[in-house]
This record gives sequence, structure tokens and C-alpha cells, in this order.
Amino acid sequence: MGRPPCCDKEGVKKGPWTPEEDIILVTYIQEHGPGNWRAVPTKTGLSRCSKSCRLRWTNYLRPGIKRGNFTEQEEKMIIHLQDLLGNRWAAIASYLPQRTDNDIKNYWNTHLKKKLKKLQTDNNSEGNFEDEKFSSSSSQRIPRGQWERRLQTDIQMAKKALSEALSPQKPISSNFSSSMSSNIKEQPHQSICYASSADNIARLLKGWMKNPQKSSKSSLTQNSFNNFVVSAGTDTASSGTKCGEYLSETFESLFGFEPLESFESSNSEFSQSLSPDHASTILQDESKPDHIANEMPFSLLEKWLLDEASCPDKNSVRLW
DNA sequence: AACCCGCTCAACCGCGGAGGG
DNA sequence: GCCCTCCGCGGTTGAGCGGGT
Repeated sequence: MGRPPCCDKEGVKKGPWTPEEDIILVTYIQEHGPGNWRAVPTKTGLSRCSKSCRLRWTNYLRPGIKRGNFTEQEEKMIIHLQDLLGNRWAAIASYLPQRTDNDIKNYWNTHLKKKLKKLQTDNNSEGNFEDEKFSSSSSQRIPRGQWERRLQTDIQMAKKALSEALSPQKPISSNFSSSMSSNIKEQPHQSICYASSADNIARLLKGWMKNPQKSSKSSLTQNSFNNFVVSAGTDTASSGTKCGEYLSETFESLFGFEPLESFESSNSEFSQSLSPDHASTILQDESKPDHIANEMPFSLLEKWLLDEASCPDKNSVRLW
């Protein structure tokens, strides 16, 4: 009955990944790029199912992942996006370039849910506003106007993505389209991208020598990110800066606060990594589209929110 | 010191969509 | 149109850890 488990075979290892397994996986992906996960266990000799390999890569080993505490801005952004999109963690993660959907989901479940609940109880005396807000989080009760707008946004995004995809010169820049094109591998760029992973592994190994217990947990990905970002852009200042500025403005206009610390502090890093060359390389090459920093979704969202702002009555589930 | 309890987060499970034959 | 395979996503679990008693 039902679908058999993807990896119920004997000898398939489960549980936490060892550093050695990480190295094997990263080395393989460095050579072949992410994708074709089915082949990964057999080709690497890992006793893991393909799913496990993909998950390990996308949630942990993939370059560009930021770990550690969420900033206040990130928090607000998650809450806002969760409000708009519901529990579509992958979609939410696409607006937080350095966070994985799993991270965001975990953070929501462990921190933000409680926080909102607390807010809700605190505000109970002032009416049911938070009640409404909180229950809307389950995406069960999306106000009609909001749902329509959401649908409209999706359609607009799809249209734009399509037109971009049909335009051969233009780099694919939209969240949507890069997601759609995430399987298109641009081999010539991969060396840039995955070399950084190899480097990270080297650093990681150093870390393990120093700190065998913890290093596998923290050093890899942070180093991955730093290293990745450094390798991603040093010669792209002008376009990167422009993009960074745009992001800053958009963030501010979209969420009403200063850009994410990560964006700002790594302006020289992250924004540089967003140059047409590097960003498209980095983002499209990954199995999970990090694309995020692309203009289109933000501008659409911004427009959407501005529309909402002009109809405040429909904007009843705004927290901030 | 030993135990309990709550929290965190990496990893797993199962479903559904996409795409190819 | 159907079937199969692969992949991605969201929900859930459980090991590990730290704080409290």
C-alpha cells in the first residue's frame, strides 16, 4: 500500500552526516555540479539515499548559506513574508538569500510562532487583531483580496519570467525564472562556484583538526559563505553596487526598515555576488535557486504592497 | 552528581508536480 | 492519457544539548 520509501534498502545509512561524507559529497558536486541526485550515491559510494544527499547539499553544504542567529530584520521579513505567502518556506527563503527554507521553517516553528503567540496574548485586551494575524499564518484563512493579489502577482511573475526566458540576450533575473532554469547547468561557470566549496572543505578540515566536535556544524557553512562570496565577486563593483543599492531601497520601501544586516554588511560581498556574471552563475548553478536578490520579485512585491497601502482596509493583517 | 525537561535544528518522511517514454 | 522516475517542498521527528532542580 502506498508509495514505498525512497530508500528502504538495506545498507542505506541514516542519521547525521560525518565530515568524511560531507567531503565526498562536496567533492563530487564540485566535479559534476548539483543535480542528478539519483546517481550521487552510486557514483560517490556514499551509503546514503539520493534524497539525503540532496538535502545535505541544499540545507548545509551549499555555498552561500548563512548560519547563526537571525537578525531582527530577517525576523521581521520572515513574519511579513509568512503573512503574505503562508507556509511556503521555499518561497520565503527565496527572499532571504542566505537562509535555507529548512532554517526558516525551523526558526518560525521554534521562535517566531511563540513570539507571535505572546504578542497575541499581550494584545488580547486590545481586540482580536493578533488573533486574526496569527491564524492567517496557517494560510487557511487568507483574506480574499489578499489571495487575489497573490494570484495576480504570481501571474505577473510568470509573465515576466516567460518574456525574459524568451529573450536570449537578457540574463535570467527573476526569482521565478531562475527557479525554472535551475536545472540548466552552465558548465563553464561551475569551476568558479564549486572551487569555493573545495576550499571550504580544506578550511573545514582545519577546523576539524582544531575542534573535532563542533566544527562540522558551524565552520563549514560560514566559511563556505565567506569564501564563496569572496570568490564570487571582486571585479564587479559597479553593477554589484548598483544592485545592492537597489536592494537597499527596495527593502526599505518594502519592509519599512533598513536593509538586512547581511545585505548591508556584506554589501561589498553579497551585492558583488549579484553582478550579472557572478550572480547568475552562482544562483543558477545551484540546485536551489538563491536568485533572491533579483529585481523582479521585489519590485512586484513592492508594487503589490504599495497597492495594498493605497487600500488600507484590505491590509488588515499587517503586523509591522 | 543525577535526573528531568524544554529547546534547537539536522534529517527523515511522504506527498505532489514535472517531465520523459 | 498513462505510467514511471526524479525532484522539491512542507510537516514531523528525534538526537543532542543546556539549564533547572
